[in-house]
Amino acid sequence: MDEVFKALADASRRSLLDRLHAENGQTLNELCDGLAMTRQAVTKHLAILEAANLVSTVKRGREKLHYLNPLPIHRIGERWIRKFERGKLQALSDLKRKLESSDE
Amino acid sequence: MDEVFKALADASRRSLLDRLHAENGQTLNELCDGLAMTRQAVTKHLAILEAANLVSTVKRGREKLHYLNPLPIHRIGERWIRKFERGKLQALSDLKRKLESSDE
DNA sequence: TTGACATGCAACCATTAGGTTTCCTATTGT
DNA sequence: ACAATAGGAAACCTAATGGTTGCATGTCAA
Repeated sequence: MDEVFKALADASRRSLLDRLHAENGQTLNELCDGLAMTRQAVTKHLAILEAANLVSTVKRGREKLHYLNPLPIHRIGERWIRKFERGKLQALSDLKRKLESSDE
Repeated sequence: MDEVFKALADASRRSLLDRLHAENGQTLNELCDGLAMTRQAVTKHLAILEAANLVSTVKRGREKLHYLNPLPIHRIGERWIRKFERGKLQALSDLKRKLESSDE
């Protein structure tokens, strides 16, 4: 779980997930396309995503295909984020009492 | 948005949010209780959570009360995580949500 | 008033993270 | 066969992160 949160903490990696969401099964070079960093940097990001089980890979000849695995994200949504949605109304009423001049 | 993801990336900070979720409005010292780090470290974590708008604070005398603000988490759920829920996963999630809301 | 208590601030330290460069290996098309 | 192509590995650099210690400030209670 911690690995997933850490993997999602970086904007470049979230962008890579976005690109895979738009088109699944891309090769490393395809994923590098248009990015302002070297292929090796992208490789590292993808390794982190793979370690967090957010991306799975398949080797096809000399190419490596990357597939999005949405399950860990889904789990975070179900088991962590909704937990805080449940307490939202109560928390807001608590806050409303205390906060009048705070920006949002 | 990036700040929120980064704030959530640390297990200590998620734990602090958990503690605030369990009991809202705790002071700094209360939040430090039982944690294996100095008060100053906790202060820094809380500052990061506050910068990400996940926590709001109110000073009461010499104490500082900390309140959970679940809105940014909710936004991540709505605008980022649901995007990756598709097909069968989406259907299951929808069903689960309906079942959960039926006995509120 | 004065001492104890709750918090703030700043300097410092070690480790990690994101990135680069350079070189290496394996596969493919002609 | 062999050059081009796709990807891997390792060393290295810098900046950010998570933590500490030491001291300062403000507030409460006796």
